[in-house]
Amino acid sequence: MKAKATLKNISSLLGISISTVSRALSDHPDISATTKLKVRELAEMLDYEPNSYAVYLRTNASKVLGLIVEDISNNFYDSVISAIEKETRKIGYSLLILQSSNDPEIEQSCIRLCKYNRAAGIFIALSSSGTDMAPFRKLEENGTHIVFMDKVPDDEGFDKVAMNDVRAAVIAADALLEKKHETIFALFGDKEFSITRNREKAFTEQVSKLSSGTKLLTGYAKDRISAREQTRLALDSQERPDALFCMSDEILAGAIKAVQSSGLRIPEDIAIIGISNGYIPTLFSPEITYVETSGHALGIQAFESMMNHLNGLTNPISVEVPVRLVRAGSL
Amino acid sequence: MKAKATLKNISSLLGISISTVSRALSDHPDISATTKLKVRELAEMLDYEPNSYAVYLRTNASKVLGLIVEDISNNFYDSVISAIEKETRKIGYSLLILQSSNDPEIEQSCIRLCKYNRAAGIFIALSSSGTDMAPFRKLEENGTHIVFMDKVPDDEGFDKVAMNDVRAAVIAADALLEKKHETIFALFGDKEFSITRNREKAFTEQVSKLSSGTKLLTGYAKDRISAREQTRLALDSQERPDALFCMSDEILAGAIKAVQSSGLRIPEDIAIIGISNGYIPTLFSPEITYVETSGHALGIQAFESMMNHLNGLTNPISVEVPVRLVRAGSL
DNA sequence: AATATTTCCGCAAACCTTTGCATATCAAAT
DNA sequence: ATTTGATATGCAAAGGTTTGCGGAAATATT
Repeated sequence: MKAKATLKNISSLLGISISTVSRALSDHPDISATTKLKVRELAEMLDYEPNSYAVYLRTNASKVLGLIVEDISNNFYDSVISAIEKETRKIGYSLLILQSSNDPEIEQSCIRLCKYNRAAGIFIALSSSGTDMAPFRKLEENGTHIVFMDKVPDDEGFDKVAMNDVRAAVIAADALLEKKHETIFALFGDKEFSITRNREKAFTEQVSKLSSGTKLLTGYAKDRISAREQTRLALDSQERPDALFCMSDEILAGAIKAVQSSGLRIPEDIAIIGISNGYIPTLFSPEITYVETSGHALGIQAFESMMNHLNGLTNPISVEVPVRLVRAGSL
Repeated sequence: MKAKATLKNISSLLGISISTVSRALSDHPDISATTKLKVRELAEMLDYEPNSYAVYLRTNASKVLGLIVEDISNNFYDSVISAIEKETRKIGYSLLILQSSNDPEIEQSCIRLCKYNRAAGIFIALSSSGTDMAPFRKLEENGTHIVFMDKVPDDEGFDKVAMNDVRAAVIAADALLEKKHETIFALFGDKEFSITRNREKAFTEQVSKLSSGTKLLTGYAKDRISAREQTRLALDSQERPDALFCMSDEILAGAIKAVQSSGLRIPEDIAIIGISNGYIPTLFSPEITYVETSGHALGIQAFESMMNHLNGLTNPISVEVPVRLVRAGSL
């Protein structure tokens, strides 16, 4: 195992001082052009890499960011992560991606790891709604900036970035009601999450506002299996819905299986609309019309919030990421 | 911004030396029980976290691992990453996840970032097949262990972990030919990748071995769109296939859309089998039978290889991750 | 020719931790 | 009373970097 090149190393080889080498490499005006050249050449030759640990120790400015989500294998968060990773790398920072598995205890250990790495900031999608905010306040006090993503807390005083849930639900209702429908079956996620409540409220209100004659059936599913089962029951029932709204990919994936095995035609027998990042809806034929909540856009926004703070902007900002309708053949 | 607690900090507060504090916290036998207690209590109170950068500088043993894949948003790699992240965190290490975007140049900058962080090891799924191995040899010389995953180089002398491609293709052929089929349409990925060639060779050989009467049509698709188009053509052609083999999720996703819009029934009119991590095949009704190439299993294996090396095992090992048939309703 | 100014470079401290070695205290053994 | 041994603690160096300050040499100014 070869010894790593160091400043000391280079300086003694060149017969100059360590500080001169350091300054030469960082293009300090005090150093002459000729010296800079010599130093740079040798550094190149020896494959010199500054020791980031020593740098941190001296400067106290870490170049690592943390990111905590419940699971990397999630086709919304993966695009959020993908965006943030690219941006982070672009500015020469390192990103620590951690999975909380939706468990507050694991979430804590993820945070500990961020602290251990002296992360300058943490992006986090909260695991559960009733999380204790005290640790996060402490983190901020200690100089670790927090940006909450997607599932954001109600507390003021933090940077937050979330999809515009209300708008998404309204757009979905609008699109669905462009054509007349007798009965809409609207399938939502876990009632515990505020995201569910927001979307349900907005969707319901918009439907009754636009078309008070339309019957609205509502269901809640915690997972794909349950979504499938409830959809099956609805389709078999007396008042078979002729329109289906799914508030998330997970829900959509379950519901559409029920539709497929029912033999009903999309959109002739039943219209479908979802809220999605865009991957799942394109897997089927016809493709499903959806309101796009772009993970990529959310990631970019979150990163921007982080940068703003790291560059000195101090007042916390709450951002809503815009959504848009993507039309396909399911309406 | 509060000042971080340090050993010096604690030591002066307690009126004892830094070394004593350090040893007390690491449970060194030289330190008396009473001192240990006092130190631990204060450390707890002050929220002391050892400064990992200082630790590294002193011990020269970094606790970070790097991982490079083309894209995090990939429903095979995401499960690989998920597994490795959890294992890495379990041993108190930090994982740096980086995306090469299938670009050798970006791949190099990812590697630079790993070097900058003094990663003890790097997991990597190569971006292109004809990659120059020299940088990786150099990395090993400098003490950074490399574990190649999935798309592994031919070179000897490296740790490698890959799916058992040949076996996967053979199992798929076996399962497909349990029932008689007139014409099989087998759709593969980019011919450039050795993974494609391996799977094609194995599949073709097995088909002709088991059932020389069966007609085998072969196609190559670089993406989903192309897979869909080729499948559509095949289904519209004179000799419509009654069986379909898709070598990957991407291919399957495209092909199945063509099948769905053709109106053909699965499996009555056409049987389908794929090779997959398991997510995509369960989205449809009936669910698609597939040979499981588990990203999770691959991740676990890769991590194990890394650990073996970090614990002193030096000779490089090449591991093939086993695959298995998951039966559903598409055959 | 003396002084002022610029240009270039080195000294040394500090960041926080780990660890080999020395030291101090006290009890037990001679 | 002296030595031995064990127990508990401290000293100081090292790891690689950045940076304020001081200083020597070269150049410019009077």
